[in-house]
Amino acid sequence: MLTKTFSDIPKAYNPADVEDKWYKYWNDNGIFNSDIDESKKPYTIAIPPPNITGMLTMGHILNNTLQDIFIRTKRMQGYNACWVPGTDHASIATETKVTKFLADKQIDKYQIGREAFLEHCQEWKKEYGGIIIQQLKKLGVSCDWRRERFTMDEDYYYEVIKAFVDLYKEGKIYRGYRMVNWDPANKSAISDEEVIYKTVNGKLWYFKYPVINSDEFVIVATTRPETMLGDTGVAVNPNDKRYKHLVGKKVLLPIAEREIPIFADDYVDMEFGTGVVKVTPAHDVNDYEMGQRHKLEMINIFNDDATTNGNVPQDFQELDRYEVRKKVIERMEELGFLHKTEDYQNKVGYSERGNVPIEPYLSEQWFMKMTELAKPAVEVVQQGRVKFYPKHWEKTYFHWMENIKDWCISRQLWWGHRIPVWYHINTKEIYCDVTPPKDIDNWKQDEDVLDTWASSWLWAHAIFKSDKERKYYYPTNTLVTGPDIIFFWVARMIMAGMHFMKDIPFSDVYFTSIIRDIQGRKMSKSLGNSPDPLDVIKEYGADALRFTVIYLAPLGQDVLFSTDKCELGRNFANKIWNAGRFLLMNKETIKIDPSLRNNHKDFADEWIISRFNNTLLQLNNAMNEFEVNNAIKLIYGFIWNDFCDWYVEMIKNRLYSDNEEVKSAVLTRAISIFEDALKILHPFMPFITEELWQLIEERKDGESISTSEYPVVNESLIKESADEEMEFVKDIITAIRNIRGEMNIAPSKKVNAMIKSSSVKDYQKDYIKRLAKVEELNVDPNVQKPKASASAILKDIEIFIPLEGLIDLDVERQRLQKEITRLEGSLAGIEKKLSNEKFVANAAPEVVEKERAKQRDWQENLNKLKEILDNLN
RNA sequence: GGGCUCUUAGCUCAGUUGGUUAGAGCGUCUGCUUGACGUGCAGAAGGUCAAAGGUUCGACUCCUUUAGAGCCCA
Repeated sequence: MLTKTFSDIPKAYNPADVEDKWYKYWNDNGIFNSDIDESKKPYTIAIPPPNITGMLTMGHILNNTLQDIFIRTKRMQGYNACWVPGTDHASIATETKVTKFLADKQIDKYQIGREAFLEHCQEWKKEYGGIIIQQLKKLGVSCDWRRERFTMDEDYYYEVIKAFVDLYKEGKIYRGYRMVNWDPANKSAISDEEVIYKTVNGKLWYFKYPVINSDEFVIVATTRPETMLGDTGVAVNPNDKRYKHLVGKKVLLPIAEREIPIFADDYVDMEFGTGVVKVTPAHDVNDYEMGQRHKLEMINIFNDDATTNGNVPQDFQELDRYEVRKKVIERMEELGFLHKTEDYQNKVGYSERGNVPIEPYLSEQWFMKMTELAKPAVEVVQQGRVKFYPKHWEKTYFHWMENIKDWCISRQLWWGHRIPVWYHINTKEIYCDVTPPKDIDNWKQDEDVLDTWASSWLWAHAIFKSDKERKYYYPTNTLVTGPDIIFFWVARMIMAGMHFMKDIPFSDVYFTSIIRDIQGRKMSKSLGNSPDPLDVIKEYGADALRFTVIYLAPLGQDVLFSTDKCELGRNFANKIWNAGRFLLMNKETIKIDPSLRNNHKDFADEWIISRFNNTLLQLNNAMNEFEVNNAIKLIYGFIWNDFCDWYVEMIKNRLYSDNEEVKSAVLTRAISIFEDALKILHPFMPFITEELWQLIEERKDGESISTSEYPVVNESLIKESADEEMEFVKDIITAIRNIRGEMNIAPSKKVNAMIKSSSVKDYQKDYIKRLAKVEELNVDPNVQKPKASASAILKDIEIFIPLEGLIDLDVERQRLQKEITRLEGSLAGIEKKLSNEKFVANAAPEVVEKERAKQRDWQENLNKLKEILDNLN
């Protein structure tokens, strides 16, 4: 690396100048690569594979920044850090996208057929499927890109099919004619988890059904009038006295002109509507169950696109479900069977992908039995082998696992892993294996593909190609993902891990926050409230964005984000940049000498070293608890407050002295502390830290802060004595600054100060003079307060600032009075406490003594202040 | 209906096992081209910790109830 001089370094940090440069450098030097190395402990993360149709969102930014922080930290700590990237094929999303893409070119999916369509999908994937990966790189993520996987890669495909075959042979996968959630837009079944319930303002229609051989009617209430065409029964509660006499009779279903029975079933809620319900077993889950119990006929009235089929009267055939609804209502009204209509709010299930109301629909599907698979997956979380952060998500997990239902894994789509089942054309025999039957002409393969989650649930192990790799890298360590896919993915991965690998897929799961806009609304395309992260990176830099998102995202709490908040990160980057500039500036005239690093130390040096080690100790704890937000705040505080605000200001005394050896020692030490600070910040803000690390010292080609050694806590350097001494000096400086501020003394104007004390050391005086802008500092236990002066009292010392001609006595009186009032308030509280006999008797003796000491000190200070106020003229 | 989370300064949030003069960032106000940084420095103002009750010598912290916000499941 070329050595830059101070004058080459811009005054303001410009991320655009450095980010791409270092990302390339890291890749060129294989910094992110991981290979089996038995001498090192692996630390592994499997990326939650983004969907190939996806674009980078703020959610990805948070999620991937977190993973990068973990992986970079462990890499520096000497682990064999392996972060495997990849994407998933997103069956429904991609198929929808490609279908539309082709439709725009007047190409019909069904006309060109399965094979040709899949080719188009592959092409589309090549063209657009990698966009999100390219976008992620801008964020600086340190994935081993050689390992990039895709859920439809040949060997991954094989894993998925193999898993199906194994489970089928174990009897855990079966085919059945069941009621599923049908997405009529995609013409496919979807799983329970893909249904989103929305509250809609609808209506409740009351229909009259005439009872056969009677003048009576029963009145049924329904939100879905069109389904009446498929009614095959009418149910009442067995305890409902109003309808007891009707049970066993029949009604004549209007329009369809079908005789259907009236029966009793506990399911019926007597309070709802009229207490009589129409039963449509083929189009409602509850009705389906009642239909099974009472052996009702099942009449399917819909085609796969939710238009009516031949099972309804001629006039009503081949109509969309909502047109039929209208028509049914009209006809019922004409026939005099519409009793009344009410406004009604109800929940309607929508397809997550298709965004249309789902239709409960009877069809032939493949299911996976879940109860047995769930068992070990529950245990490993109970035992703490898999830990959740925040922990409370465990409850949600257990609740779902304990009520788990069989998983509908087949999808009526083409893009995906085709179900490895063949049906014999003549014998109808079923063949299931990873290879097709030999006499393939006699067989027909199942048309369906698998749910995408039935491929990504194998992600944690299927990303590794060989058994050797699996043995080394599996189980992975940390999974970072959103709580919204706790069922879809996390739970199922644990099940897959336990079943196929006989081991957990990861030991820690970090559930990320949800990024919302500044008004607390979820970010969404339709609202247009979702900033494009790439624009943000362009404006503020990737480091600033990373910092800001992490700074704003406490574990388990949503993040309210707006682009301008990135000023937080940008300002911090600029601050670090300028701290670096300051050191580099001095390096031009002062010799760096590592042998002097521990020489000429005073309390300021001991304090900053103590602070660093203490910060690192807390940082390590925070990282162990996955409190990443806390971690960044610790680093931020250390760099900005401790290092920049105090330490850098304090070393100026010595840097501007004329003792060359002291200057060398001080600068060498300051740079070394700064370097350690850069290292602990590096996982959070990789670019700026690399740039500065390379600038502060000449590095060898290929060297990187990313592979430098992470600092280790030295507890013996955490010195309370240095901390206390520093606090003492800081308090004096702050007290004088306070007086200066309140008395409106220009910063450029120096004042004199007198300190009545015997505990201020000579070497402390230089710091007080520089940092509080004091000309002459007189420290003496016998100091007499000059008449026209401002005062401050802290602990056992008194500070006077003579302000002949400058002092405004009213301002000073106000200052003193304010302090007196505050002290009196505090004292009142403490006196109340101490006069309580029970407190003195029950509280721990050291607590009582602490309170007594406080009382003494405060009382003494109060007396002094009152005296000063009395004598102020 | 069941479960989970939240309510602390104008805003966004910290606050470890109950004992602090309740903190930070942003915003606000005052002053400042102090030889790293105005993307900055120094100082200041601002809170009866959602409400009520309980446990305790002592509650922001533990318990109960209430009110409000959000999420998940049915």
